[in-house]
Formats: sequence, C-alpha cells, structure tokens
Amino acid sequence: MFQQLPENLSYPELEHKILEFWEENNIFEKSLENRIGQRDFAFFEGPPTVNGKPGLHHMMARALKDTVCRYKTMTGHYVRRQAGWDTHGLPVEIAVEKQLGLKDKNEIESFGVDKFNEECKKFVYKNIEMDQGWRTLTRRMGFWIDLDAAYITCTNNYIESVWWALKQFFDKGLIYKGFKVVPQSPTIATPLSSHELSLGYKDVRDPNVYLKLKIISSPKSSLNGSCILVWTTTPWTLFANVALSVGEKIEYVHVKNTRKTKEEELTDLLVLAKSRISVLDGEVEIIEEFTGKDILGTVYEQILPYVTINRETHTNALTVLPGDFVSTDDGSGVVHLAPAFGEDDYRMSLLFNLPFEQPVTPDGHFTEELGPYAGRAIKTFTYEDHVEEGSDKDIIKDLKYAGKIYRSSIDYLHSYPHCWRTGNPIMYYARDSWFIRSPDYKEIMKQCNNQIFWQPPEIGSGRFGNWLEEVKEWSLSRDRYWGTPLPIWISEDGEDKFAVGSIAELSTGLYEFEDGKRIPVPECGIEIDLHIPFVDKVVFERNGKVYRRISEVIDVWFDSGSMPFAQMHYPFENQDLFEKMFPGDFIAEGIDQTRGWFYTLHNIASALFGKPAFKNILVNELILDKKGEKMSKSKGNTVDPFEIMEKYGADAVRWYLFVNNPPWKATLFNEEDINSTILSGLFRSLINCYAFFSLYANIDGFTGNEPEIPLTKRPEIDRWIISRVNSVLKEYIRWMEEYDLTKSHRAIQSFVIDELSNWYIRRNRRRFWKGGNDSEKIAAYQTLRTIMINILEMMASAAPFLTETLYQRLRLPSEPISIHLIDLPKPDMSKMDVNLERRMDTAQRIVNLTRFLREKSKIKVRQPLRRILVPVLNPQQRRDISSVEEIIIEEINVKAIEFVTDETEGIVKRKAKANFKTLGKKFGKMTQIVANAILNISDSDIRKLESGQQITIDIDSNKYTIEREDIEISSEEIEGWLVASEYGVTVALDTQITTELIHEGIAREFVNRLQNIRKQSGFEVTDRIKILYSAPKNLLDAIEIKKEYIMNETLAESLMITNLTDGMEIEINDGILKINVVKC
RNA sequence: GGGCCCGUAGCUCAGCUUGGUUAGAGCGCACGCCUGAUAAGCGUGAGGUCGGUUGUUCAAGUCAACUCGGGCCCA
Repeated sequence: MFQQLPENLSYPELEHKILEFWEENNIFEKSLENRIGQRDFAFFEGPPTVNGKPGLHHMMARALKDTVCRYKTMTGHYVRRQAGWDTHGLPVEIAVEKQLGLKDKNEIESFGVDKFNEECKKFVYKNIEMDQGWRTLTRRMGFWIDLDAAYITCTNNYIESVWWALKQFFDKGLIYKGFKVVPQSPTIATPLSSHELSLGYKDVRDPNVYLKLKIISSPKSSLNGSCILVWTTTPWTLFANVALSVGEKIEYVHVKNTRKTKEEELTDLLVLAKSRISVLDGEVEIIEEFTGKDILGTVYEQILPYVTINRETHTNALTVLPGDFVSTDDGSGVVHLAPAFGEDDYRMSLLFNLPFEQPVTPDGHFTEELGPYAGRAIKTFTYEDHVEEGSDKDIIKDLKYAGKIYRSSIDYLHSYPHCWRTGNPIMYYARDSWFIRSPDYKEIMKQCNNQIFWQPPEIGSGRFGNWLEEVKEWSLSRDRYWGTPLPIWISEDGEDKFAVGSIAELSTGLYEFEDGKRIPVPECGIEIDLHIPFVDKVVFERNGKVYRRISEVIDVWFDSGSMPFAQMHYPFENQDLFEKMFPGDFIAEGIDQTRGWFYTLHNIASALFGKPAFKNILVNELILDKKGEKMSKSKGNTVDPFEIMEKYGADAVRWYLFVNNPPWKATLFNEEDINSTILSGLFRSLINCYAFFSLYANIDGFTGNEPEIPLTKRPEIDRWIISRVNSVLKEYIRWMEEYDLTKSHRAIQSFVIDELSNWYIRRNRRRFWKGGNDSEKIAAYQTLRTIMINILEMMASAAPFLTETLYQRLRLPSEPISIHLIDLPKPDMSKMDVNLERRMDTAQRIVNLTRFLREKSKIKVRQPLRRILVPVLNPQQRRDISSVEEIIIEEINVKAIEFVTDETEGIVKRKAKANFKTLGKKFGKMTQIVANAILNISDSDIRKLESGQQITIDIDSNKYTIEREDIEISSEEIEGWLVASEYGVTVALDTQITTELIHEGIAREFVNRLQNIRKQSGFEVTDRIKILYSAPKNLLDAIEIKKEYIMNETLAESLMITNLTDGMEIEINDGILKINVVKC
C-alpha cells in the first residue's frame, strides 16, 4: 500500500515527525557511515558567537550549508560536518558584564578576573544549550551537523592549536609590538582590528567647526595679526593640538572677509586654501595669494591652554608644517595635528619632533591635566543603562567665548566607525599594541585568492580582492580578559621574548603562587587552563632571566580564523585528518564576513601553509524586509525563524530562500510569498502528484515489485517524461556543482509543475483509471513512480523533510530506509532523447494554439471537432507531429490532424521573414531595406530558396543575393479558416460541426452530468448505477445513439427513457433533461 | 571621494556573458474552461517609454559613457 497523506496536512507537523524518525533511526549518522572511504568533501562551519538569538538571516546561511553538504553526501562524498562555537571575546564579555552589573574594566578587576572568566565560561556553555537558540534552530531547520563534537574555541585543545599558530607567526618574525595610532573602542578600552572596524560604520552628524587662530609670527610678515582658518570635526582632539599642516603646493589666500551676524558686522583677516573660499560667509576680498610653502613656519596661538607646550625643546610646536595628506576636498585646507589621535599626525610628530600630548585615557575620558574637563567623556557614550554626555559642545562654547570660532554647527554628515559591540564611536588613539605583519605576505594572499571559486565571482575579485590589495597590519592584541591569551613571555628586563606554542611547552614553566613560591607547572596541583589568570601565573626561568607573559589577549577573529586546524586540535592530534581536510572544499556565510571570517581564515592559511583555507565559497547577502529595508530589532521588522517555520514548515522557508532570489542578492523577504508560491505552487503540486499516484496504485494493487516494462515497450509519453527527468537532472547537477542553488532548484520547480503534473499526469489520467492491469498501465505506474523518486532525490538536499515524507510512502522494502541514504542518480544519456523532447514541445504548442482557437470561436473542448490543419514546412516536421498525434488529438478533442504541404498550394500562404543575423553581416547599412523587400518575395521564390537556389532582389538598381539561410519561413494564413500561429507553428481549426459530432458532444455533456451526479451522490468510483431519464427530442436522439458509450463511461447497468415527473433537472445545450440515478 | 551590486508588468524575479526586430515566468487581478487528482486541474486576457540621457551599430533590455534612485562595502 502507498500510504495516503493526511487530509489536513500540516507541514510543520510532518516535519516534527520526520525529525523524530531521523533521530530514532540515526539517519544522519548512517548517511556518514555510508560514505566512509569515499571521496572526502571538507566543509568548514563558521562558528556563530554564542550570545543572542539566531535570526532569519542565520537560517539562510545554514540552509545553504546544509543543502550543499547533503547534496555532496548524495553524490558520493564523505562530508565531515563539525559544528563550532565562537566563545571568546567582547560579545561574551559584554553580556556577562551586564549580567553581573559591572560597568567597566576597573569593576571587573575588583570583581576578580578569575571569577569573571569563570562566569564567561558558564555563560558560553549555557548559551550553547539554550532553548530557542542555535542548537534548537539547527535541529528544527534540519541542518545536519555534528553538534556534539562541536569545536569550542575556549577549550584548552582549541587554544593550544591557536597558540601553535601564533608561535609560527612569532617565530617567522611576523608578530611585533608597536606604538601606533589604532582604532580604540573607548568604553571597553581596547583596540579593534581593521576588520572589526569595518563592521561598525554608521552615518552620523558630527561637529563641523571652523577655527580662526591668531598668527603670532609668519615668514610672510603681512600675515602677522591675521588668523589662520582651521577645520575640524573632532573638537575633543583640540586640547592635544601641537601644530598645523598645509599642502606645500596648494594655493592659499589671505582674505578680508566681512559678514553679518545677528548682532553685528564682523570683519576678519583670514588665511585659507584658495579653493575653499566658498566656506566663508559674506563678502570676501583677496588680499594676497601664495602657496603653502610660503607660510611654513608660521607660529600661531595655542588653541586651548590646558596642556603646556615647550617651544624651546620642540621648535616646531605650534607652527605650520608641510603635509602631503592635506586635501582641499573639504575644510579649509589647513589641518590640525594631534599626534595622539591620528595616524598622519603621529607620523608628523616623529618627523618634526613635535611634543606628544595625550590628555585622554584609553577609555575615552579626559585626564586631570584638563582642569574643568578632567574626567569627562570625549564623545557621548551610550551604555546599557545610562548615557554619558560628550564634551564637544562645551569645548565649542569655550572656544566661542575665546573668540576662536569662525563658524560652527553640528551637521557634518559622514560615515564614521563605531564599535561593533558597544555601538559607541571609536577614537583613533596612539598606544602600544601587538601586530601581525600581514602586508609581508600580501602577495601570497593574493595568489591564494586566485585559487578560490567564489559564488558570486565578483566578491572574490571585487570586494575581497580589493581588500587584499590594501592589506593592513593586523592589530592583534586586546586589553581584555576573556580570550585566547597572547602567548608571548618577556624577560623582566624587557630585552628578550619568546612565544609558547603548546601545553607541553607551558608545562616547562613554573607556577608562581601568591607568596612568590615557584613550582614546576606539572606539580603545582592546579589544573592547566589556557586562560587568564592561570597562564599569567606561569613564569619561565631561562638564561638567568625571569620571563612573564604580556597582559593582552588576542582578537577573537584569530580564533575563528584558526578553525581549519584548531577544530581538530592539529598539529597535536589528527595530522592525517588535517591533511585530508585542508584546504577545505566549501564554506558559506554572509557577505558581512568578507573582511571578517573569510579574511582571517585566508590570512592565517596563507601565512602558515601558503594555501587558501577553502576552495569554494558561497556568499549570501542580507535579508531585507518586504519593503527593502534592513531588518533590525529597533524597527521591529525582524522575523523570528522559529515562528516562520512553525507556520509554513522549514522546507518551504528553505526553498523560498533559494528560489525566490539568488542568495547573493539582497532578498526581500515577503512572508506571503512562501504561501502563494512555494506551498500552493511546487509543494502542492508535488503532493497532488503523489496523492494521484497512491489513489490509483492502491486501487489497482500496484506494488512496485512488478517486473520492469522495458523502456522500448513504454508509450512515447513515458519515454518523454523519462527523457525530461534525465535532462533536468543533468541541469540540476550542473548548477549544483557551481553552487548556484537558485538555478538548480528553479529547474526542478518548473519540471514538477509544468511537465510532470500539468502534462504527464493530466495527459495520462485515463491510463490510471481505466480497467484491467495491462502492461501499458503498469508502465504508467512504473514511470510515474520512477519520476517521483527522481524528483525527490533532486529535492532532498533542499527540502529534506517533505521529500522524506513522500519517500517513506513511495519506497519499497528493498530500498534504503531514508531518502538521505540514497545515491543521487547520474543522468542517463541513453534515456535522453532530444528529438522526442522537441516533438513534445511542438505538440504542446499545437495544443495551446488550438485551445486559443476554441476559445475564440466559443466551442467548448467537450464538443468534438473534425480536424485541425497544420501546415508543415518539411517532411521532418510532419513526422515530428505525427508521432505525437494521439496526444494532441485527445487533448484538444478533435478527430484528426491534417497536414498541409506544398501540394495543397493555395490554402496556405507562406511568408518569408528576414533573418537579421545573417543579413546584417552581409548587407550592413542596407539590412533594413533588404529585410523589407524580403517580406514581399513570392511563393515561388521561397520555394526556390528552399531547394537551395539563390535569388536576387533588385532595389534601386542594386542587386542583392539572398540565400536560404537569410530568411525564416512561416505559414501565416489559411484561406477561410480560423488560424493561429506561434514560433513557426501554425494551426487552423475546422469549426464545422456535423450531426454526428453534435451527438457526440451531447453524449459527452451527458456523461459529464452523470459523473457529477455520481460524485454528488457520494457513490464510489467503482459503484454500478441505473439511469432513468427524460429529454427533449434532439438530446434524446443523441443519447440513444451514443447509449453504449454513455453506459460504459458511467458504469451504468441500464439507461432507460421514461416520463419522469420528478428527478434531477439538468441542462445541456439549452435543453432541459430530467434524470434519476440509483445505485444497483 | 573610491569599489561592488541592483533598477524589466501591481509584486517577486528570468532574459544581458554571445546585440537580431511580437521582452518572458510565477504570484495577484479579470474572464472563461474542466470536473474519475475535485477544499484539485487547465486556459485566456489586461498590465511594460526594460530608471534616464547620450553614444557605438544596419539593429540596443543586452555594448560604452554619463546620470538619477536604492543597497552594501571602504576612505
């Protein structure tokens, strides 16, 4: 028996059952066991950070991964799928701080770093198990990945592998400590790496301030007493201003500027770049022009008086210096320099021996030096529970009071980096920190990138490629607690350092107790934990020196970038496995990982192994809401993946995400589309196909074990659908191999709906319901079952639940217990017949044309007609159509197809149309004119061309030679007939209806009414009936003549005329009949 | 300021690599058909200045330049 689907089927309900089935039968495990020893396909899971709830966009990446992995499994690969969790770093620290009510690093220190890290660890493990979290999402959506063997980045094994990697970098001289201006996240007091920075750009309004600074002395004496105009968007950096910079070759002007304010008229004498005069208000009179070079050395009045600048020791302080970075795109063409807060500025300070003032603490507050500003926040910082007001406005107020503001507003709109975790604006800040010299191996990274297949390709060459072109040093260290400790130990005199690359090496150190006692690590009695504070208690005594670890932890992105080897604790274990798994075959994540995980994977793999980390990558774009806006919690337009899956089922959502739009294009998520296109389209069609199959298969007792009818013995339409399914399979595989899941699945979709359901099944219904069990019927069942299975095989990786549900009902006991344990078949070339496919295509075209003609002439399909005429251009076309004649005739209810050829000249008018492709090449400018002439060439000329001769056309006494290939021939009209044509196929319909045909039509109408009555009366399909009826003369005649046919069709024992007074009234062709139908 | 992607029917998308003369599909809408897949199935129709301009070409949705709008990334 082929088990029927439930009446009110609920996809989510079915899916839950399937989940249980998989788990009870260990299907996932079996799918792996099956493939042991087969080709390996190495998949790398990008570890999600274990805080927060997963969103819909996470479902996208996970669905893509799952589908590719399942597909690869079905095509004979062993796909190792180790899950992973990213557990270190700021996201976790911040969540835990919040939980514990700690506000900043000081509070963490007093709380105790050991306890804090312990809390972080607990938090991480709790989140991994969380309901409605990642684990649940993963299970619910059917993402098959080994969660129990997940790599967790905060385990000793993982960290040990990361340490090994860091030691490689260190020993190659690629890690160094530098004093540099780095982007610093103020409220968490740690530097960020460039890829972290790239996660947090936001459009903001910043101050837009023009300062006028008094010139004390200048080599250009005419400027003395005037002011130099300086522009800034960061007033908080002005305290640290030590010099100004101009472009040596830029043209500057000395102007007299008069403008009116509300209160008074002001006149200023100002110096600024000539091209920036437009920033001035009011009238401008140019007094003098010169270049930047002319005013170098000009001394100006210090902007804000708090820090003391000694011009004796720093002779260049508070002067105008040359800078190649000065631009005149905005501002005044004069740049203020604060070496502690800008990369260019810092470089200038070294070059010109400028004083270095840093009146700001690493957490973004002013130092004691600054009097009234001491302790205030530089910018407005937002915390979980409060907001700390920034200082910009007050600084501007003070400067105004001091008469140093030319103009100020807070309207400079630009995109500025913010901390990706706290959301607060970053500050560029000079400090000590550790770096990886990534530019040193830039060429290797570029070369490795060329070996990667990117889907879509433009990200590899564009976004990622450009990024590699401008590789920056990797700012590696973080001044935080919960992270992989940077395993570098420095001698107490600071002169020597080394990296520790393993637990074994760490164990050669000494554990230092609070009382100063040092005991070898293996004997210290404390369990080794590669975190702060344990590692900081380990000291080494070498060469008579004591070495202590530096304090920093590393960028979490180094953790996740290390996963290709760290997930398997390489090189300490699993060397063979690593050899097989590296480089990885496939990764898939969101585009936001381009400079995140994609980059760190690539960077580390290039540096350590000189190979790319992965060979194929599928990138997905954002999921926007249906209006095209980004989903965000604040807008309230986010979609909960769990809710959506319980509404439509995971399969429908997965399918929708693939098919609606290529994943690498921003997808507009419209919930209703899941229902209107996926559920009521493809899925319903597929379900209906199965329902149809099982209904009749069960009636006929078809088991699936019948001896196979050879392909050659099956009807043409069977061979057609089998050919088609193989063609589709070929196409599907082609796109899957290119990681184009949209094209591959769209191909299946149209096949199921248009070809299987709407053509094959509909055309063959009669074969299934007619009596007997001949070979033609068995062939129909066998064909349909095969096709269904083939479809399920193709769909299984994308819609694992629905396909399993149907497979369970279709499978024979001898077949694998799950669709996911099956081998995807290879397209069978011997079953593909392109000619047959073309012929069927023509048949469908003729059917469509005929339907159109019936519609036009208002003749119902139930009314048989005598014939259609089809003009054929050649014997081939005639043979093509003849071979599918039966199908056409039945579908459109005509008695015959007649072919019109040359011999029946006169009936068909033929027309030649220009083939522009060949014509254009030959005649160039004359193409259009020749094409027009071709429209008018005679029938005999057309025939000449057909026989291979050339003709010449005269236009304005020029001769143009035309060949067969230059024209397209079509039959356009048939005299006196209703005609339609499309793509070279023409159909004429004979609309004459003879008495015989009328009788037949009436009989069919009558059968139709009777069938309706049977159905309404709730009779079984197999019940026999007796019919009594009365009817007007014309109908009665027809019914009597067609009596046998009618009785046959309706399973009637008798069909008797009586004078019915009661009975059901029905109408046929405007006549009223009365019928009485009873079961025998 | 730079880079990338997108703009085709009311909506979601094909088509653009390789230019060729009625620009397609699905959904929605309107109308009709079918009734032994029936809380199914089929068809027809309306609906498009292919974002705009300019250019290349005999010919541009397709190629080029510019431009407008949207998104993403960078500075």
